[in-house]
Amino acid sequence: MAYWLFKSEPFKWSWQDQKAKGEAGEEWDGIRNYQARNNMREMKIGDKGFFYHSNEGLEVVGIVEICNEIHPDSTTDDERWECVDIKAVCDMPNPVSMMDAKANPALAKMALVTNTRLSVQPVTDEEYLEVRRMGGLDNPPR
DNA sequence: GCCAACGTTGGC
DNA sequence: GCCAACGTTGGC
Repeated sequence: MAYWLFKSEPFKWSWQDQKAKGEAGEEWDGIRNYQARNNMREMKIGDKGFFYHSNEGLEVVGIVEICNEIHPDSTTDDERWECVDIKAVCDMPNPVSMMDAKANPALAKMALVTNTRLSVQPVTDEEYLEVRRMGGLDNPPR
């Protein structure tokens, strides 16, 4: 299984908004960056990811799961732009902030720290487990 | 609100 | 195909 990180400005689309969609999930539309889109093309149903609040909050606030693989972005007619659907899985008991991530040597190479402007990022297995641990979640079943 | 970093666009 | 100009993202 692969792991990912999705950034959203909470005043545009927040974790509360995402959770309100429940099991149905929601299209992660509006991505207009090739690197971010290419990451979404790699995603498989069942992959997990972090939901991160950018601009305000600056923290990982929840866990999401990919519930629909790559398809055209319904918010544009431009066929270059595609997206996946994600659904909320659970809250982070203790949200993990950008500062927390920067302060942790184990996360020094995390894209969240090194490539701040990328809005859809890959997360390594090690980073995924470390951020979960910092957030107060038990390690997931393998 | 500022500005650094980075991606995209378009003239040549 | 280079690179300057411009636009956007996102931390601070």
